Amino acid sequence: MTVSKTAEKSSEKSGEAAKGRKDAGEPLAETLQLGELSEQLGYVLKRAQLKVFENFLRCMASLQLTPAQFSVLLLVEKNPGRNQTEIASTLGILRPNFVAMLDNLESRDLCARIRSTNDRRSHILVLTDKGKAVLARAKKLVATKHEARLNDLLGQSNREALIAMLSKIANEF
Amino acid sequence: MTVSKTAEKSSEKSGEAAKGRKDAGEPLAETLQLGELSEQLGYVLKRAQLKVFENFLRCMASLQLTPAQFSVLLLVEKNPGRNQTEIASTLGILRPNFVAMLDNLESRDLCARIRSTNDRRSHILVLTDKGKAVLARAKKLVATKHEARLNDLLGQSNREALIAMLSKIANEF
DNA sequence: TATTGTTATACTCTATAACTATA
DNA sequence: TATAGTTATAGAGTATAACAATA
Repeated sequence: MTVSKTAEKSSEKSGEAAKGRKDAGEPLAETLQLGELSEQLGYVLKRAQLKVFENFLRCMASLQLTPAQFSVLLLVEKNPGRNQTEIASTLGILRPNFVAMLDNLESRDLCARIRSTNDRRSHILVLTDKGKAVLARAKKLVATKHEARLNDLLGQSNREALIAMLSKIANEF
Repeated sequence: MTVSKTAEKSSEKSGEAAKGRKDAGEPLAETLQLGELSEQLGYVLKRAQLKVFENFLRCMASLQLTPAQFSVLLLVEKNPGRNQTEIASTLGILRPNFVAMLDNLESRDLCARIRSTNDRRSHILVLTDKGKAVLARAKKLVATKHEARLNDLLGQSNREALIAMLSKIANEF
């Protein structure tokens, strides 16, 4: 390798190049130092969230449910008789953006909009029979493939502590 | 630990909420039941991440730095002499998307691209003097306003445990 | 007048293909 | 041929204004 006097370092190809190095004084410098970044709450939180969503999508591939869609089905099941505005706002979804999402779920016959008799402006949301069945299967997949993985990684008690701390941040930060 | 009391969105617009309620025995039902959602890792992770980023932006309002921009400055400072591809890929940013981001930082005179003498295709990244000064101020703001808030909320040891668990998820999930 | 669901729209993030200049 | 930086572009996700039906 041409050791240049001017520039710091060139793009050191792959591991093989650095593997054969004999000058033991310097660190390999092959991988970048994250430094303080690895202690930044926001950074590690974002990276963890991306990994978890990615895993969620893989686990749910057979049902074709995104995390957001799963949360809608869960909330509708738990709160029958609520309208779009209530479900959406609870999930932090803006009403205009909730329309296309519901169109999707309704077109797949997972949930249905029912015009309220009390207030004919409102659409009451309910799960269809297929929606209930799919949600039941989704819950099993999440429990056995997704959340179980977290238990393997952290252990049951740590997992509970993690959820509790994240909830606290979500609610009080 | 139990899940802390939620103050979710409290979408209590007007007294209209108590519309059809006649028997006083039932719970208000004004707020929706989150149910299993509050135990879903992905859900609570995402909500926490949004809150943390939101707080970060408020803390950094005077410096106009986003979490992503802050992470770039930190990484460039810690790894001088690296090129765009190395910095971007370490942060999980795709090279095409990194261009506009660097244009922004460079236009604000926070960092600079220097054509490498070894490989004239590469742009070596460095912080300008102003960039170093701004980053130093940013670090102080993050430590005193942002991360300190996490300590207040969870305590020092819990905070460390949280970061450790999130790192583990980010790296091994 | 206010609210529900909706449309239209815009802005940010993210993702892929292809170009250029170097190697 | 392959790689670094770049352009163009497309797709999600998210944000606001405004309109029709209804209250």
